[in-house]
Amino acid sequence: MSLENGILGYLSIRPMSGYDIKKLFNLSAAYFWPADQAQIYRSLKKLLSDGQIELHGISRGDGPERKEYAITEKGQGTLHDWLIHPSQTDFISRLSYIMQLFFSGLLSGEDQLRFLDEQLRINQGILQQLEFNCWDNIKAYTETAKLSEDDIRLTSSVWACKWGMLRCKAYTELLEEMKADIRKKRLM
Amino acid sequence: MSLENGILGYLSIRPMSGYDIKKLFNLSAAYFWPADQAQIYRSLKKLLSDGQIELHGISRGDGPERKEYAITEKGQGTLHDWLIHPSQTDFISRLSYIMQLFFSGLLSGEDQLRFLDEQLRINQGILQQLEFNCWDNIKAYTETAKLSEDDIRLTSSVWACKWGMLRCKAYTELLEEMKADIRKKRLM
DNA sequence: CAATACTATATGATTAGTCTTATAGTGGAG
DNA sequence: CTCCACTATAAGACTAATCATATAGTATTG
Repeated sequence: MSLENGILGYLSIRPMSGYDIKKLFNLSAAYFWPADQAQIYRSLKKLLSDGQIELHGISRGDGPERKEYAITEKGQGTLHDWLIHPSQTDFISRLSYIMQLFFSGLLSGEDQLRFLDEQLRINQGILQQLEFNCWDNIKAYTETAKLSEDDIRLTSSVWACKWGMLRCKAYTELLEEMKADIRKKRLM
Repeated sequence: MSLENGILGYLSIRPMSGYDIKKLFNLSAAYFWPADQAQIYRSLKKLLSDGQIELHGISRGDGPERKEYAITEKGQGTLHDWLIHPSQTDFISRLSYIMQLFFSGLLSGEDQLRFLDEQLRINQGILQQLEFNCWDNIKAYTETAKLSEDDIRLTSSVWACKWGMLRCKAYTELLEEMKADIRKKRLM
């Protein structure tokens, strides 16, 4: 359901094509929602037949055919409902890296330390991606979405990005604590 | 893939049935992996035909038929590989609550404040569940899995639970910051 | 002895997401 | 003029997950 709601979210900024939506997902939402291209087009079809969006126009300005979609009143309603009624189930998401952490005690001491280092490495990489690209991405997002930079709607995307970074930092701390704990236990 | 790996993880503690595995998921992994019962039985079938697990015995001690599965050498190998090679894709998970946060700027000031309060409320609820149940769950998990309480393999589950709580607390702080920011902007 | 709760496994229908491949046009580099 | 990159949409096959429902036994309670 969330992909469809995300699409409605982007379309409520301005009418756009499936291709635009895919680019925006990649630019600004990739770290919390990897959106599949095929899935986007399928969702657009579903939203269209549901009357949540409508065909705004088919253009062909030096390039291939382009279908622009616009959000309808009904779609605005759905989007609004989704935003003001966050549910408990929206909070429970599959975190396979925590599943790995959970079972990492099955490894030997050495292997577990190697595991923690590997998690640290990947986590640091993601943090760097977020730190170096976040603001650039938000700017690119602003341009692609044709928003003014101080547009009120931008601020939440910045906060979401900030959350990504905060979480990475907190996770680094936890992993370091775990490492220290294991080393301490080995000395006893 | 992670559900299968999780099942292998539980089975590497001791042989058990699909029903046991479902209970353990609910007890100790529900907040980072809601496992569907039907999916567990289907995964067991697949793991069996893959030779990752084997039928350890069918018992019927005052109750319905019970199929116990044990992990094979091959399964141990798969589990070990999964644990020592965490991948970048394991880190990217769909977070629909962040998608909502991302788009919450589309709401009016009042509605956005209401949205943030709702997120705070749900997040606090999850934190309480984790705080009040985590240790109890780990103990229940210990008993169900028939582990001694200071078993080395337990510690990772405690850390995973701790991570859940840390994340909730950090998210609460972020949401409060956002609220303060919105109120400040309204006064300007 | 009927209702309810718990243990235990399984299928069927459906939805969401992934991965691959196809098609078709434009523009630039070598 | 061919290869490559980019824009743009879409179908097909498959996997993972969800939701409902069926079946069957035991144990407890009223």
